[in-house]
Amino acid sequence: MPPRSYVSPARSAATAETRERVIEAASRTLREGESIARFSLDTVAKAAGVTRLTVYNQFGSRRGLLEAVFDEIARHGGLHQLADAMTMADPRAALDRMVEIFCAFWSRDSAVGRLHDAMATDPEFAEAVRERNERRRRGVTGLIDRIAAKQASPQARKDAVDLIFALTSYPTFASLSAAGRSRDEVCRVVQTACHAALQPLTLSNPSS
Amino acid sequence: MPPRSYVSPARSAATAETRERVIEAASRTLREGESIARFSLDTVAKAAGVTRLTVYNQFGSRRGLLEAVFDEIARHGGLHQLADAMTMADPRAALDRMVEIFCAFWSRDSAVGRLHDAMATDPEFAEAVRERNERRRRGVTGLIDRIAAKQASPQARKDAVDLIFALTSYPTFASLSAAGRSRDEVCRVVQTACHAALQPLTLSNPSS
DNA sequence: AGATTGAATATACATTATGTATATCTAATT
DNA sequence: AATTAGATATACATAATGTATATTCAATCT
Repeated sequence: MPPRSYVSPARSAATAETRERVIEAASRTLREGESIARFSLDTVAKAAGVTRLTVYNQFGSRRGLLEAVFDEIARHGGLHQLADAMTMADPRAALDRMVEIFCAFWSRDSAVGRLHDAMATDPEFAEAVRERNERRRRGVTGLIDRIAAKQASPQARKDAVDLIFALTSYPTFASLSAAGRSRDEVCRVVQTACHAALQPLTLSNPSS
Repeated sequence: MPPRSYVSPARSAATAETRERVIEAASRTLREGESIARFSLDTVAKAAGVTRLTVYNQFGSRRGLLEAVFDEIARHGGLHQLADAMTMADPRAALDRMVEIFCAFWSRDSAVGRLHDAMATDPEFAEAVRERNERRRRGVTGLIDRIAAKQASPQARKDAVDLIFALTSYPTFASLSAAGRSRDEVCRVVQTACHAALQPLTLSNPSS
């Protein structure tokens, strides 16, 4: 006799609520903790009012939980505004807006810093985060293609893309923030640096 | 009766040799390992042909060993050339040279990447590395002071210093390298970006 | 109403690390 | 010959991830 399986609205809702509570507890723990080293599933489970095994049930592993937290932060981090930014008529203005959006994203929730720390100890999680960052790279590439003069070399374009990609990364944001800047001040510095990175693409004489 | 203590040349030499062997084994393990997570004192001790307790005897802790490895790499990483670079007549040429020296340093031994990963899980080790990086910041600050026009605002100077500090950091080097560049190509990109960062310091009209 | 299902729990265990404590061994030195 | 310091042997405490098994309990199906 085949087992009769069913879907339960009330059950699913309860499960989803548990998931949310655990993710919330995890990001809070990341935010308030001193270091990713102290981030344990035990702590998270207790903070969420569930058992450690429930965390495993829901997320499979520590890595699974971290990925879920990252995605949750991304969902509420304002990255959806990128779509609008990319369709702006002026690609330079779009780039400025993109920098704004990412500075806001990196600064919104300090848990993202801890998640970047987690990349150091978990190569597969690092890969997952890098994949999510590829969207940013594609965005930059698209803008550079619109900004670059026709005679700009592929190498010059690649240089600009990679440099701007690095300038808009979390580590750069963190480094500039650590030097005692507000989010808006960091944003301004990064924007200026990105403008400078565009220079070689528009000069009519690209002789080095 | 007070214990009669003594220094032993042969003993000291043997100890120093042990220390060196452990540090060598540790940096090799860092270089060859996939992740800092797999870096354990057990592994290092076995690779060095000593006991784990000997490592504790010599370095006190995992952190102590990591710091010793970092210092060893720094000692042989060519950073001593910085002294000459800083005394160059042309501060812009000095900055170019500085970028060269650091690109060489970051790329010389892949263990430095793993040591930067270790910063994520050990706040005190991170602090120790940051202190060692402060030398780079001071170098940049000195050069900027020589390059900046008199009318350049303190804010513009600080912007340039912090940006160049970020551009010459390991994370930036790693990001540009990951995009498929040789050490020299990364060096060229960083140098160009640093030149651009100097622009606002020399324009006679620094109106924002 | 009674059987069944699935999420959450309880309990236990294996494994891997760091770090501490104590006693012993051994070669260098007095 | 006694002593000293570095290295070792052995044991233990603690914390963390991950797996396994059985159980509780409310929601759902027949």
